[in-house]
Amino acid sequence: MESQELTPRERLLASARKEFLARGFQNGSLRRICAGAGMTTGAVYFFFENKEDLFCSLVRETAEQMEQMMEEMTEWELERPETGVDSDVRLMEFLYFHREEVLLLHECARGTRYEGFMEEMYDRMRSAFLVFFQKYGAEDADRELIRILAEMRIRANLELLKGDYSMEQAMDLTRQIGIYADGGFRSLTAAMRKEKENREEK
Amino acid sequence: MESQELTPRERLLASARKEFLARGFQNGSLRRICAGAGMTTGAVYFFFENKEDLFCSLVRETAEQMEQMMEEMTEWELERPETGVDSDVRLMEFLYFHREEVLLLHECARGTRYEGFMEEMYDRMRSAFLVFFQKYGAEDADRELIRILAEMRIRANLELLKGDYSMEQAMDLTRQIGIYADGGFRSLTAAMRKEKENREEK
Amino acid sequence: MESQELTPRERLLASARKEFLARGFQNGSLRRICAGAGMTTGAVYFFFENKEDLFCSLVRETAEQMEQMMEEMTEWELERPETGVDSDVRLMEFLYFHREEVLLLHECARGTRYEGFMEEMYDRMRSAFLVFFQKYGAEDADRELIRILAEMRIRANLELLKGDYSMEQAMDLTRQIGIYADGGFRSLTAAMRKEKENREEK
Amino acid sequence: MESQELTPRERLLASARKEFLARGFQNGSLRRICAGAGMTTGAVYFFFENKEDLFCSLVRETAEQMEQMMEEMTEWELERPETGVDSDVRLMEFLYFHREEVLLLHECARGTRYEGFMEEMYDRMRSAFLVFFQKYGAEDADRELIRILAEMRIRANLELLKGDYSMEQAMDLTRQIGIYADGGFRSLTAAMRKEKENREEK
DNA sequence: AATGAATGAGGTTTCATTCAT
DNA sequence: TATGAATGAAACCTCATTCAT
Repeated sequence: MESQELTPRERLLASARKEFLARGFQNGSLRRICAGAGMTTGAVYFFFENKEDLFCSLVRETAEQMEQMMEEMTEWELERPETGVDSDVRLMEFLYFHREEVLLLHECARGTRYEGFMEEMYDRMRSAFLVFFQKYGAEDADRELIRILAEMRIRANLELLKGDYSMEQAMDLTRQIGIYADGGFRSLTAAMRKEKENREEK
Repeated sequence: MESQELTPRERLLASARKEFLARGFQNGSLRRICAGAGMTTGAVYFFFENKEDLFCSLVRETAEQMEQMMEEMTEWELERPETGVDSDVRLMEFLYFHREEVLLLHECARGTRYEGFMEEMYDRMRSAFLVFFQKYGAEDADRELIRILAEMRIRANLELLKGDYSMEQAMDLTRQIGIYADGGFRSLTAAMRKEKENREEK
Repeated sequence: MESQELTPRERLLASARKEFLARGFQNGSLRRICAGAGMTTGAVYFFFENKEDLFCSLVRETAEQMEQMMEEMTEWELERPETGVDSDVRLMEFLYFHREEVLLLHECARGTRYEGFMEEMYDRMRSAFLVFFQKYGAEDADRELIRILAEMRIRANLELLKGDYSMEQAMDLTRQIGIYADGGFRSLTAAMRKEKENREEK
Repeated sequence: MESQELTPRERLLASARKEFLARGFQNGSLRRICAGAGMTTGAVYFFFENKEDLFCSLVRETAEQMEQMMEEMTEWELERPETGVDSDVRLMEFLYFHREEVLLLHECARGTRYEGFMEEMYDRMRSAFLVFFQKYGAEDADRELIRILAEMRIRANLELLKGDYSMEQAMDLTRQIGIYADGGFRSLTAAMRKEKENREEK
């Protein structure tokens, strides 16, 4: 075994993670964080610049990896869109591995520089979605519709994260959501094509 | 036109709605609200009991109507599940009509007595979903899966609300989401049935 | 029956009496008083100059009568000190008749111009006590001792007031307290005389 | 002399004691307390949890000792009631030694968890009184009468505390009050016995 | 490496009071 | 007569932050 004892910095981070997850960045209290780490309030400022820096230290790495991953996945998807479901599973694995940090970014970052980070991620996913749609379905699909469908899928996966599932369960559910989404997609493109024909007949 | 001028109470409510929408209940500041309504801080307490009462006054009516509507819809759906899509549209019309109040209930109510209100609404929708699933598809569908799919659909509609669409656009998108969801549902039940057969063959 | 309906002014006074008795002058709230009288806050200022004036209107008359009574009693006692017990009973009757006003003066007047009123009354009673002592007992009795014994007796009677006794009960207890006090007085003067003799023998 | 300088915490306590003694807990102002200790308002919350905790820190120890003492004295008195006067003196010494804290408990604790503390102490003293009465005098004495006589004696001693006496003076006065009270007690029991006989003759 | 002390701004709430109507 | 509206000061409390040690 490596070391049961956490360094003070680690204790601080752990306590902060808990507090921010429970109350968000703005409503999280440094006092409570420090108390939870067995320190006095001032101690934070030895390890971190300020409250925001403490928060960022929790999510920075995860955010960077996520950004990079998203970049890779966007490229792939542009080249070989049929990998969509695999990507989904891979993404989900990542999210699950960094569960708490992702939740911090997703729901607790208001007031920090990561406030808009997830929204940005969602935008990229939406872009990939758009490409996919245009290539395999309805070239003239409403951009807003796509935005929303993308959002739906992302949110579904994040909801999964909030629940208390085992990795296996989560993956299983992810796959089923994938099936659902694909079916939904086909239905929608079919409907759109039919509508288009109707319009053209006139 | 009768009167452009709002009563002080109305100014207060308007300012509060803005503040709470922007920052949520807990982080919304009475000082800013009052300043925004052109008053000093103490003035709130002439019109409202306290901060929470101010918030509740914004959403109370909408919440009550929503509760009632949900009750009606649950009954209908139990009797004639095929009305699902119509219900969706009707619900969406309601949400759209009470756009800001619904958003307050959905995202800004933490710390008030309406904190769990939307979750309760979601629960009812999920129950309706479950009935639908069991009747028309997979009797043995994972409850968690259903929970998540229901969540997806609800969230999608709420995302719509956050966007800046016209009523028409919103309705159109709602319908398309309905098509998507139905297709997804059929795909999923089909997959589940097949899987079941496979298992039985063994 | 004259009139069930109280005038607004009377309702105000009644509500104020209740509030001040329960919380004292300083902690009593005009808002609550007005609410209790079925009015809005500003209304007080039509009937009274300010919070203190409202309080004073409750006790003024009683205070004046009490002052006068005290004057009379001091005179009598100077002339015919043997009337002590009768005075006590008469005083007690007065206190009982003006029960609530006396309690207001006694315990709830801090912050008003009647803040020191009761103390003044006590001083007069103490003076009367002193005269009595000097005439019938120990000319050289410690003034402080007398102050305290007087205080004891007065307080006992006021405690009686706070309790929830019927007039009869109260009078009965007053008499018994009188017996107790007289006996105490005789014991004390006897002891003092003996001590004096001892000192003189030396 | 080691150190004239008080620690900030001590300055705060001293200032609080003064303020609470002068105005009571509820009307005492943290602002004034802090100003009196040469600090800003927020500083209290470094040393104490809140206003009540500050108050309690002033009286906690004294209250505990007093409770213990009372327990001991009640036991003694049950076994050997003739020790009454000694108990009185001992109690008085204690009260005098903790003068300001006792006054805080007695007159300034409304609104704190010590609000009913002294009343509880009085109840114990009254119980002791009752036992004494039943054993040595009038078995059928009115409980209310006893309550009041006990109150008288206690109050007398506390009045003593409020005055500005030296310890010696205070002890001397306590003893004289004891003589007074004993004499009063004898008078009263004698009167009660006689009355009883009268009733029985009929 | 961390504490103990303190600040100053801001939070919500309560209050007595005023005043036009 | 009395209301409805509003003020402004003060209340207790919490917070992020600073800094000497």
